[in-house]
Amino acid sequence: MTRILITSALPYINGIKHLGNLVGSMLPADVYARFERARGSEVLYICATDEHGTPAELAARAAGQDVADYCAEQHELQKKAGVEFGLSFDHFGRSSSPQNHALTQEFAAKLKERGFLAEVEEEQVYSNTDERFLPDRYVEGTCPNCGFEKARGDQCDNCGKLLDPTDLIEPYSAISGSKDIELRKTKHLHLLQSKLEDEVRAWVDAHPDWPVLTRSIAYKWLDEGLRDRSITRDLAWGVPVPDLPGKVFYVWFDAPIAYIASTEEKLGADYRKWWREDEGANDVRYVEFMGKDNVAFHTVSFPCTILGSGEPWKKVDQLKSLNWLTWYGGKFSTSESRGIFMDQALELLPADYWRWYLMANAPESDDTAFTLETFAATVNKDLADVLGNFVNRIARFTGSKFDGQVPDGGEPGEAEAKLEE
RNA sequence: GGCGGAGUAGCUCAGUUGGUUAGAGCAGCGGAAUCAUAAUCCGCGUGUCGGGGGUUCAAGUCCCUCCUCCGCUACCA
Repeated sequence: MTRILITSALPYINGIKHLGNLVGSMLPADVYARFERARGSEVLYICATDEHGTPAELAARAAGQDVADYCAEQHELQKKAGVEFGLSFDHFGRSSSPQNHALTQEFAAKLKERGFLAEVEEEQVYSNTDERFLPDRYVEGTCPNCGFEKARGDQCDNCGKLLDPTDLIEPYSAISGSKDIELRKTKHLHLLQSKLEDEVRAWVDAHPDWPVLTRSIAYKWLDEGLRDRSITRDLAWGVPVPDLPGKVFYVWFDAPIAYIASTEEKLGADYRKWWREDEGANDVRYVEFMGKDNVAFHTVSFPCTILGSGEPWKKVDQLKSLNWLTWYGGKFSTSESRGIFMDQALELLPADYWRWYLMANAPESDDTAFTLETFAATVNKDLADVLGNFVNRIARFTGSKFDGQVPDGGEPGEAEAKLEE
């Protein structure tokens, strides 16, 4: 029997996901999982909440909660929304699990042992008021290029120029608005991706069957040349970095590892039968689903971790990437509350209505418009009229002609034989 | 700016390696049936395939160029 391992991109912890997130990863993964189970494959469908990083800390602060409590609560909400939407996870785990802490540290240790990590001292913006280091985009100020007053430290939203926080005139913390900020030296671990570039490229080259979108994003990064990249952050919430007190691993370093760790949450030591090619996983076909924003991390960054470890971990066989859903000309947005969110959707109508429409109109080759008008028209026509009428007709007919008993099928005739072909 | 994706019917979208008269659903128009829901069933498509140029026996598909929309650009995730 074929074994199919399925993962969908981990939904970030800061709130219930919108329909755009759903249709890009979890829903198609669920449909594929159901399809494979129906045809008799042994399926393991794993997902989890992605809980680390600056936005989680800020969301917790905004909610007036301790970050661990906030994440625990949000995890339950997302899990509940997923179940109510009919998502048939075999396990819905957490990137903050003890299993993921251990595994993430194990990967880092392997990378270090093989010479792919380097300790680098760099300068970063520190906010005395907030008592924390600030990621580039959380530093705001006046753009030196166009004079826009709310330019972010990574890019000016007005003129589009790429910036460093130190370029900004009169910089301040986007979190508190405080101007009491300074540059401080801090040590970080860099993953030497440049050393792994050839190996990653060869691995991508070996998958000509991936969708155009997946391959083009992967090659875009490879062609620009992989750069060494910091995989640690000065945060309190996350997977602690051994030997560097007060630091945690970058959320994008630990999140993909959570696919594996979540399997361990579910199966204990048997997770290795699905994930280690030297322990029985070589017959597993691994399929990932994600929105296009996640592709680079799964085709380049995470493969650096996996390949760099030098160990026979199961790598993705097919990587299905999807575009965005748009909402009346704009995009769905969690931060701006634009669009419809999973919990709101279910308050309006049953899950199957949404599932049907979203999958029938999934954004496979391009961004796809979602409007309530076409949603209503499609549900009325396809489900209520066509399918509803079909069921109603059979039920009534059975009642009036066959005393309420569905008769035996009888022998297939010519028409049925045609169908078989 | 660089790189990538996209532009196909009134609307939303499909169109493997270039190959008959370019398709589907919805909407619209016409008709039928009564086992069925204000339902169902059948029929009806003349579209500069974004513009222009090129390669080819043959281009929606390949090449060049221009226009428009979207995404990414490595410390948001």
